[in-house]
Amino acid sequence: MASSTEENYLKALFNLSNSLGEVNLSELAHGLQVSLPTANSMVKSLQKSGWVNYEKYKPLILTAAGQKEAALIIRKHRLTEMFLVKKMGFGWEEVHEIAEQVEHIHAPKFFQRMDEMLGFPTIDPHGSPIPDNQGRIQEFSYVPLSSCKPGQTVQLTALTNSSTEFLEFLNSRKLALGTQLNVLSREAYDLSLVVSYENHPQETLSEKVSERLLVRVLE
Amino acid sequence: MASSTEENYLKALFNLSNSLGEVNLSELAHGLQVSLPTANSMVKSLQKSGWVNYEKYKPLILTAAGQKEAALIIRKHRLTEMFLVKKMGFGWEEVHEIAEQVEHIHAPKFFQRMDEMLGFPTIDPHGSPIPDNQGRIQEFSYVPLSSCKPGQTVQLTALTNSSTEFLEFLNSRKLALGTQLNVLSREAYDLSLVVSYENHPQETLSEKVSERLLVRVLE
DNA sequence: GTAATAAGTTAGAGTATTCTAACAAATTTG
DNA sequence: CAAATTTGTTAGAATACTCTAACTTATTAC
Ligand SMILES: [Mn+2]
Ligand SMILES: [Mn+2]
Ligand SMILES: [Mn+2]
Ligand SMILES: [Mn+2]
Repeated sequence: MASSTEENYLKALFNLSNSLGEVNLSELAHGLQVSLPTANSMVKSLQKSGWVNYEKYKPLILTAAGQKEAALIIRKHRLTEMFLVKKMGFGWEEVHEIAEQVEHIHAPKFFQRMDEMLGFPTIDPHGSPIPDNQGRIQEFSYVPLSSCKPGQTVQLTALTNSSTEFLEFLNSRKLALGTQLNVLSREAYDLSLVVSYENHPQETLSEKVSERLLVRVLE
Repeated sequence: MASSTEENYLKALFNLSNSLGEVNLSELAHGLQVSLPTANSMVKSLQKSGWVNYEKYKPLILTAAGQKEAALIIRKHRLTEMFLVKKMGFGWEEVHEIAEQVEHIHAPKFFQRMDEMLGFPTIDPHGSPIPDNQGRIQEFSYVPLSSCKPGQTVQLTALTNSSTEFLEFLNSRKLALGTQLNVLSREAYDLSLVVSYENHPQETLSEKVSERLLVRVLE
């Protein structure tokens, strides 16, 4: 059984993997806030356990078992976040840190009950998909708001960053998942976008913000 | 901040302490299922952190800080058990193992919300008191059913053992907290008790069982 | 295509937690 | 109270996870 530390490595490998399923050691080390030698030795040990394919100087690749394991931890994380928001009244900006701990609990029934009580949700409070109990993940094809053109109407569906600070920023602008936005114009100089929605006839969003907002284009 | 391991030691010291607040090293080692040298070295390290008073060959005594710390972990454990039973539909025989893990989560708001949602309960699903958020514990003066006399009517209020096996035994006999029992007779040979309650006009409870049932004497 | 830079590896060490083997102190027994 | 037993301690070692320093390989820049 994977330790909490190993589980965090698997999750990081999974989340940092590019479209080819590859990650560099330095990205992994940076993502987990550990030194390069620490990540290096840990990866060797994950290889021994069969979670990772590792060859000197080559990019890291999760094995099929490693991918499934990682997805199941992410499942626990996202179910927990959803439970905290929907059943315990937490704000979406408060739940990540708690879920970061709860995800390591070994108690299948505990997460099964969350799943049932929530009605088997498919996305978490930040719009990310919840892997199913086999570790399969549904892929969505959302686009960043930053890629949208003036005149388009879109619906906010997910985020590529769920830091407390970013979520508090969104709270302050009353931007929630589901909000419909009209793209009014783009400032050529800094690529900021001017949008309108609900009771906000005109709001300017920096590129940094708009590229972290994933939307579905309505028209 | 105490590690999960240290927290488990503090809890064990707290729970195993006699009326003088003392525990032997061997009891501690046995309680935690570790070797004597392991417990010995751990106790020395707990002393360095100020949780335990330790002198060679003397019984172990938790410091005031150690007692409070232990009580606050027990608070998280018991609140969790109550939450699992009352809000998530678990049976009282299923919750201890889960709570054993959840108690180590560092997230004050998480347990505050449980507390609120439960209406600030004072006992857990097994009748044990839930320490308050200052680590203070309400003491009850219950007596073991084994000490009761034929003719007495009592109410089942708590247990001195909450193992899954024992709880499943109680489930099989429809014995729950709150059940009123009439003590009919005691068998002199093996000290078993014959009792009646609800739809059970006659049930024999071994001494092993009756000494683990804590009751309030009604008449 | 070198030279400079970035990325990755090895060596060696430290803390936390655990163990077994050997020994010492304290307690119980007859 | 001396012997037997129980309890507690020390020494030495193993595993998991982490670090810094030193070195090597790979990549990027002229
Ligand atoms: Mn999260
Ligand atoms: Mn985590
Ligand atoms: Mn319990
Ligand atoms: Mn525990």
